[in-house]
Amino acid sequence: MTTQGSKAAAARRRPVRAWHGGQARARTRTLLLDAALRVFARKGVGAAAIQEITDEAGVANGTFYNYFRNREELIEAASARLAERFFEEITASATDVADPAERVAIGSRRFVLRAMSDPTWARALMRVWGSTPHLHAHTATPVLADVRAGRRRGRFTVKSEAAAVDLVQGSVVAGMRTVLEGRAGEEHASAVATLVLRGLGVASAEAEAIAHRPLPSLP
Amino acid sequence: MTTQGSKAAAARRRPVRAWHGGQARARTRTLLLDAALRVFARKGVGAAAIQEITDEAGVANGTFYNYFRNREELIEAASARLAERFFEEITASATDVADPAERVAIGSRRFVLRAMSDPTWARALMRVWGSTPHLHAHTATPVLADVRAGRRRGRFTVKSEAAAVDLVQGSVVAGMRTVLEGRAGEEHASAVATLVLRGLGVASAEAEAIAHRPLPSLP
Amino acid sequence: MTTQGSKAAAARRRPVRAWHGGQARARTRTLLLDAALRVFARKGVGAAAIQEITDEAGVANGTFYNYFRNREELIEAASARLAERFFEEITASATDVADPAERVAIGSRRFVLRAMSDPTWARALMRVWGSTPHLHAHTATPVLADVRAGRRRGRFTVKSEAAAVDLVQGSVVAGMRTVLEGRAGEEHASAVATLVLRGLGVASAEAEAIAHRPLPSLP
Amino acid sequence: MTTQGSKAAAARRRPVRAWHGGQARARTRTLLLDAALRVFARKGVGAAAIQEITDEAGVANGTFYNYFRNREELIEAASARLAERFFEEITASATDVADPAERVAIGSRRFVLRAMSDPTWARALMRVWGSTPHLHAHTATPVLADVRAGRRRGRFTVKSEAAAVDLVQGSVVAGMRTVLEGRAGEEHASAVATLVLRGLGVASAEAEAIAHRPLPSLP
DNA sequence: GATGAATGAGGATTCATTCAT
DNA sequence: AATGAATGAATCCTCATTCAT
Repeated sequence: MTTQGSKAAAARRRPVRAWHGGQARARTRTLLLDAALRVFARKGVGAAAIQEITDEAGVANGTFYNYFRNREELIEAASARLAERFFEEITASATDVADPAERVAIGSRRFVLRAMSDPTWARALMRVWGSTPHLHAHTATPVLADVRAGRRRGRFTVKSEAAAVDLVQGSVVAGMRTVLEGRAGEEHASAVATLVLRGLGVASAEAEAIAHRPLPSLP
Repeated sequence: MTTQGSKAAAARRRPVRAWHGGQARARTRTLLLDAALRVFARKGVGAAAIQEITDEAGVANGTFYNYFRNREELIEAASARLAERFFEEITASATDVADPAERVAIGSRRFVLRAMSDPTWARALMRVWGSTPHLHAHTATPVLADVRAGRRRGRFTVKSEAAAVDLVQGSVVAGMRTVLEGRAGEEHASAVATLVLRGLGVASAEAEAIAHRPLPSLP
Repeated sequence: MTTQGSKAAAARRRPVRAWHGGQARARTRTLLLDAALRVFARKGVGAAAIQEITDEAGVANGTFYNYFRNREELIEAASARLAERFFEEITASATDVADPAERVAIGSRRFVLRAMSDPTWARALMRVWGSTPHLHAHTATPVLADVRAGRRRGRFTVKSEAAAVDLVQGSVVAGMRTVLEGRAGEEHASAVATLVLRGLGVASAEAEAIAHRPLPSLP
Repeated sequence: MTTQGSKAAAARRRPVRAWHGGQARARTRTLLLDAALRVFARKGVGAAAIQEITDEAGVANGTFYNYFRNREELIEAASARLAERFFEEITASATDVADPAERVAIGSRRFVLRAMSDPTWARALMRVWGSTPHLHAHTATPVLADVRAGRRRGRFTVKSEAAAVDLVQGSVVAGMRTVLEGRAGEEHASAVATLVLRGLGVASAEAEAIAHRPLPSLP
């Protein structure tokens, strides 16, 4: 309770006034979910013990079962939370940007950059990704939307949508992995985005230009 | 799953002639490693129980500890075995092919196709990949060699080798995943290879041609 | 063996009122330590199985690990508990007795006699003694104090304190062993005490007189 | 095989000529028994694994069962071997010495001194002692003989033979323990012997003189 | 006889889950 | 709601013993 805590948890650690009216309940649940993601990041989903998660959250082990029926339900919920954040991430990344090529570049770069600034989140993402199929639908949806828009507008020339999604997602995840393993240079995010755009059919020079444009500030 | 199952394997264990010269030892070790990969594929690395592995291999649980000090040592060895196979796979894929673009296309397609013909192997690869960093060095090496050759010969125009490797590996793994989840069409392997080649700087028409050329027969 | 047995103990576990303030915790810990000493007495320290100890204590096997990290930690704690009791024993034996010779005689006799009335305790003492060096410091301290006092007052004439402690402790333990093996007569405790006093330098007649004096009642 | 080996084993490690005619058999048996005693000294009797013993002896684990039906039979045999050595020790210690007081002093001193020169043997002795009752009869016999002779000749004045044996054996074992734990000074053997003789009824001055007399050379 | 691979029962340890307070 | 002691099934691992070579 004193040492670690996600940013969200830390922000909320104010005078503990009247938590009632369901706020306390929501708060503890959040505490547990965030703790779970941190432990997943460290140990992997399979090896994360409930005890370790409650310790990380600063509550007693028994408290866990006031919020989740069992281990499985937690994993479900944590994956959902991660996907939700993922979604927000993408959406927030490129509101007000119309060009699908630019949207894809911004999203790709943000993800790779985020692996630098928040490796815990990135590691959790990769681990959950590797062990739950649930996630795929969530993560693929926004990418697919951009791919379709890009084809309609003639920005992208791809025959298979599935292959396009694989190209984007796969390259981005591999880029995150490179970052997490400390093998990435400063420019890695832009370098990956450039290649992805070219793969989708954008000409080299333009791809590079788009991938190096300043990122719009988050809302 | 494809080669042998626990009961079946036990039945097939014919009286082995040459017990000496360490052949029996090597044989049981192989039995265990192959069984481990099958179980990893089914359950994930973290959730694989030793008991299940020994059942799958058709030996007693205690036998395991004649070959590996503990769980961890097995994972190490199994990853190494997988990487070794991976390497052979790639190497065998494109002997006698000089053009790096063609080499990359052949390798990419073979991996995606292999996920169709041997889903167990593919699943093991993805699971081990997700949980052990060791593997990276092995899998990246042959890709990196082709990327470098391609730049030297002017086939590829990439600024960052790391990004190029991420593009190739990431897209291929994502392609395998799509196959494993049953979302891939017949042409998926070629479609992914096409996009990858374009990303590396090969012109669209040529990329597509190369990615659809008949695969050379394996040696 | 004398106090409680597994089934009986379980039956007697009445609803405990004050669960809080760590009392329950302390109680279970004591239950486990006492059970451990009984099992050590029966089987020896090395051959005592955790399962048997928890059965004896009337708790589930898993409960053990809420109190001790592992087998080793238990042995440490059990030795400490035994030493503690040992110490109390000696101290209680001879409060209000000023003469060091008499104090040594009383202590020696009480130990040998206790091996008759509580063979479980004696057997545990001997077994733990034989396998943990820790114990020595605890058991030697009170003896050493009496030896020093005896020298100061001119009751004992010994050149080496270490040898004096060996004489007292060794003879007493051997005496207990003789009792446990059923080879001791009624007078064994006094007979051993007599020889010990003579070894320390007390004249034969006086040694025998002191060793046969009625024991003071315990406080 | 190359590194360790008892003195006996080392001495015999000559050109391995014709071992036949039962000599090879006896030799391997000896190898195993000596190895067992070394392992007992290190780990205690209960925790000694057959595998470790055969490793120590430099033979394959299966070989063990050509010489002993099972673990228990080994312990029996090893105890017997230890007792046999113990006996030889005592006997050799004081052949040609007629005075029982002197015989007891010589035996006591030799044992304590031997704990200095051969701690492995001493540790094995203490550990086997602590866990097998068999040993007692063997070790007590020679002591008892001296005690009886001493009483007949008026050298010792003790009422209980059992107590006298406890005094001698207990003090000597405690003395060995003190040596093994590094708490003994140079003179410890003689200091213990002095107190033991006094306990048996020998006058102080004479006890001290006898306990400091030069030890006869071993035959 | 010697070897060492294989066996499987038994003991140690972990951990999700329950429940009285 | 929160707590944390207790539970016991599941898993890891050890080791005495057997047996084909």
